[in-house]
Amino acid sequence: MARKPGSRAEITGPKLRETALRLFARDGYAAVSMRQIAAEVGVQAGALYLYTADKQSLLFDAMSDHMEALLAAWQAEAPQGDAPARLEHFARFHIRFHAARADAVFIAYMELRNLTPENFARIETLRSRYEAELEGILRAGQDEGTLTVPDIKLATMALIAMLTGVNTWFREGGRLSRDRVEDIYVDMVLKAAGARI
Amino acid sequence: MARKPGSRAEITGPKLRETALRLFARDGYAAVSMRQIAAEVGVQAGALYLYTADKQSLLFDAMSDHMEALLAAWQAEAPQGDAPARLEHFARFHIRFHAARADAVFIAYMELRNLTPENFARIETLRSRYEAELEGILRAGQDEGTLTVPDIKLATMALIAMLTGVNTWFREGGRLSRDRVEDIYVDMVLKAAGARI
DNA sequence: GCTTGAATTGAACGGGTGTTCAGTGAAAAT
DNA sequence: ATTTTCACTGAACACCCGTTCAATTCAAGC
Repeated sequence: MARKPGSRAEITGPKLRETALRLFARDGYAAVSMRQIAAEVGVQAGALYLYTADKQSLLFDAMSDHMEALLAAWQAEAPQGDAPARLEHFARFHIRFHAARADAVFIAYMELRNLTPENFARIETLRSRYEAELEGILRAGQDEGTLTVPDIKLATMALIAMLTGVNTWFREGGRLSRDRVEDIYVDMVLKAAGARI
Repeated sequence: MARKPGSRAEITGPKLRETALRLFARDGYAAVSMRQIAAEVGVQAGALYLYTADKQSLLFDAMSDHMEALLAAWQAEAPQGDAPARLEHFARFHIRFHAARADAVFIAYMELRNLTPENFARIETLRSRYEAELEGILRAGQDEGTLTVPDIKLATMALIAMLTGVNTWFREGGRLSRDRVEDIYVDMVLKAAGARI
């Protein structure tokens, strides 16, 4: 019966992924060495290769896991109602999900260029699948006559940029609660998309 | 009579700054070596140190020059009129200026963490001075009653994120001209800020 | 044509990089 | 109690890093 990896030092596996995520977010992929990660995990560098193929995989897995979790979480919400209601739901979901995973979000936006071309393409596919969800809402609103955007593609990019920007400054315990931030952004998002408020 | 630096190979000075900017934008500060920069300039690595104190200065100067140019260009426009008119002006200026300097913008947003703490603080000062310009317009609009934003600080961050996001996808010669992109974003920005359109 | 002086080279410095792998030692299985 | 298993170490590999500086080279001034 095979012992599970890590039964000796009880350190690796998920801990490696968490540590890599944290260090990549704090110092950047290129600036973090395998030896640094190993030291934080409490192990020598060579031991990491029992749990990851290479450094690139640590980055790709972090980004891939994040994007898959994002898509799965949104699918699970599957909001009903007219386009403005679904747009509000999307905005709240986006802010909530991203605020809870600041490190992964930061990596997903900052470390794209450190992916190999194949890995980059895979992440981009996931990202555009998520953007298509917002695009679908805007298109539905346009068709229903409940939303008015000057250009669906550009409005998609504009609203995603606006919502993702929250992560650059939002910190729990600041001037505004996350709920209040959501309210404020929902207001601006709906107005920008030409909803009747 | 001192010869000007570079009279031998006629290569360095501004060419070094341009090359560093281009490579930093393409591959990231940490991934670009002084030897690579030197090779692109057509010189050995040691020679770069006649034109820059160190690698960090190349990054800081690029970001600092960009931010100073941004502020100076905006001061030079000094738009008149009511807040919605000035907001439209700001949106067009921001898109135009940033589209013309994609590399510098990319670096200014991606390489902040590779600055030393002192250099980071200096860049942040410049950045917040620029944000204060937009904030002033929104505040004026609120006072005039020509704009309605739920929170001036958050609206500032939201609109800047939205406008800066243009740089992630806009390419000259794409589906929409830069003028058309400006029009579309102005529409969304004014709506988001509660202008009567 | 010679001297001067600085722009540039190229080697060296001390250190870091991702990754591999023979060897070790302790826990699990018998 | 012994054997087996395998997580882990630590040294090595080949290479790259930013930076310095004595030596070289070449254009300008005389």
